[in-house]
Amino acid sequence: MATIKDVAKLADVSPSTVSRVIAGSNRISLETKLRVKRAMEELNYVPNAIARSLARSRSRTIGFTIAREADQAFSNPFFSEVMRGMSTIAQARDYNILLSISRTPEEERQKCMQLFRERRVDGLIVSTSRKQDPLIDLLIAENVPFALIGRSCEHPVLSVNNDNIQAAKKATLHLLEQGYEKVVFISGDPNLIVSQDRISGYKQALSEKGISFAAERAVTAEFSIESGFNALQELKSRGVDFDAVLAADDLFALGALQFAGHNRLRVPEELGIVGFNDSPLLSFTNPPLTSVKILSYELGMEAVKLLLNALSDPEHCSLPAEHVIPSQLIIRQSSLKKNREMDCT
Amino acid sequence: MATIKDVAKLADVSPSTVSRVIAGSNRISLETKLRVKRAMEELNYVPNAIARSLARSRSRTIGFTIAREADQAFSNPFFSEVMRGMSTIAQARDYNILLSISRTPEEERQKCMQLFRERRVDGLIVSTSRKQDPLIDLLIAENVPFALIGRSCEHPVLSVNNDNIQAAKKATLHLLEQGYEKVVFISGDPNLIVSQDRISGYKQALSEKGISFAAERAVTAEFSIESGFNALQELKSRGVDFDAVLAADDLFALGALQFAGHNRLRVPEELGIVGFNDSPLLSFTNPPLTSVKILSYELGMEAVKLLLNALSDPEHCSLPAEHVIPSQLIIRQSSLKKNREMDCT
DNA sequence: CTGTTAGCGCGTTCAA
DNA sequence: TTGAACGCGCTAACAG
Repeated sequence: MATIKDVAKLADVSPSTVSRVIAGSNRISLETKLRVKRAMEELNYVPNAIARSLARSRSRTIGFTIAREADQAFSNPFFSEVMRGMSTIAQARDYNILLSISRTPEEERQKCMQLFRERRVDGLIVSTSRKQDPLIDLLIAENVPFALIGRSCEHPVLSVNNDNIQAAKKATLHLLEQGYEKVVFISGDPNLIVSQDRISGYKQALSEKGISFAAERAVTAEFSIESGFNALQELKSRGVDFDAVLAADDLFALGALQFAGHNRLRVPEELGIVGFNDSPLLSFTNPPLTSVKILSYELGMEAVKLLLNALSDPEHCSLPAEHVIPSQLIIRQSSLKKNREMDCT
Repeated sequence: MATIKDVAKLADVSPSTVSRVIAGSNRISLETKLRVKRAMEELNYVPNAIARSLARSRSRTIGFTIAREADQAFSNPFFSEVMRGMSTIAQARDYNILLSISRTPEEERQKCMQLFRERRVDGLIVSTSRKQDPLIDLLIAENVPFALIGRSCEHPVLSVNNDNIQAAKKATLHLLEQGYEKVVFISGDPNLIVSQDRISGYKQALSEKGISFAAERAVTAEFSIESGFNALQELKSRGVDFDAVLAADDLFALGALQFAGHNRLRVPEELGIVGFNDSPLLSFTNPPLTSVKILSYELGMEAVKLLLNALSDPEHCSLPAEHVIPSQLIIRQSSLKKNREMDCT
């Protein structure tokens, strides 16, 4: 591998001149610039990124960390899409992405701090969804540049969030406007910010329509089809009456579909169903499921933009702002009591 | 940020002594070792990974590159799982993963070479699936350590592959043994190695059962449900008779399911269906779909193991070997003409 | 416009 | 067992 010295020697200049050519400095004569460039070509020279990082004390790398269990949601397309979005912006700005998947939140915390303190990354994109995650306090305390993705935050930090409140509200209103009158809500882990946001949107929609919220109509399920099914069965056995379900995840929506089949309820006539995430293949259920589509790709792009801007303008700039990416309600048959159009956004 | 010098000063030793403590050298007195450690604690010292990389000419980072279009398969869980597997091993061996998602194969080629020549990564895990991809020749020519994932290779290189041939064969045999007699095959892009392997397994199964292969019974589809549906419609309109479908992807299997619905064929009685990939939510179709499950997590783990072994033992070791990870046939109703057990692996 | 001189923070000889 | 000196490859401040 040729180094900057080799190039310098061949071009008969000093290393710093070569460095200037690399940096595109204009305080250099066209002639020597060309000579240097020819030498670089000839030697097939590529600057050593590690050495540059050391000299400039910046790695031009950002870390992306997630903590996921084996079985859990990591396999859902959300993260894939987020990564694609991140990658798009990172490439364009000549940054790299370091990926770290942890098994537990504690491990993630460790990894985050390690990556930054080792100077391996200039900043982090973090996707924790727990409320008041200690990781966030730690990052703030240690002055680590970072952006949150897929959540809002109590503290004033950079974050990109999807509009869970609005989305849940819109979905609920959609059901009500379709003529359903008793909408129940299946929530995920109530400790997650997303869950709280979604239920809050559900409540807002109810109150907007003059319907009072009943705590018994909102139930919690674990992350599985079965758990969604069971949640509804239990509601039923408790005598709670309902004709529509807003599910905080597509899995629950599928559980609701099973519930309908099990109880011989026609969908959408007797039971309306709306899910969250617009999972692939979802349009293939019978009937096709209405679902809220999160724009994960855009989330990823925006998070990196925010972070890189903050990095390039360390002091002044970027007053910690939460960017909200609107999501789309993909309407399919499962929520169309009035049975109208099929697929509008 | 404290540096090694600060620690040295505080412990009243030379930087090289501190370096030895970090490296865990045993040629050091217990006393000074403790003194140094205390100083590190006190200063909250963490070695600068960039500086180490420069000094040792190794980044302890491996690159993972993929070239995916927006719409395409990247959102399928394969890559998520592969990454989880890679991450597991990388963490354990104290390596990091650099992620690069390109839009085109050319871009991917660029990125691969750049990452390595910049010394940002010590080696690469590459997931190209195109036959005779020029990227591979390039990597070999430039002596880049790398491992292929999800494919075999003409050249003697490190690779981890799932047993597409065996899997397709097993799936076909399963259909035949269920009493289906005319199995057709829906293939993906015939330029991909996976496609060729799967069709080859299909043929092997036929010949093993004394059935001659008819070219007209194997069709190619594009990556969508609709295309799978169309492929079968066309077969039918051409007068090709069949009672079972082996689909090289779950999407095609879903297309087959639509085809059955459209033509009022009962599944599995009148049409047997087996897919590939065991996509999540798949068990929820009606009837639940039989599918080949690829052990992507294991693929990721194995690829990193192979690469890291090769890196740690540059010359000698690792005779380029192809590791094959067996996949599992997840049997559900869609292929059970004899209607027996439901879910065996 | 260009060269010289110092680092960036750590690993690794070579002596002692 | 320890320290001094040098090098990894590049950037940047200071001269000229």
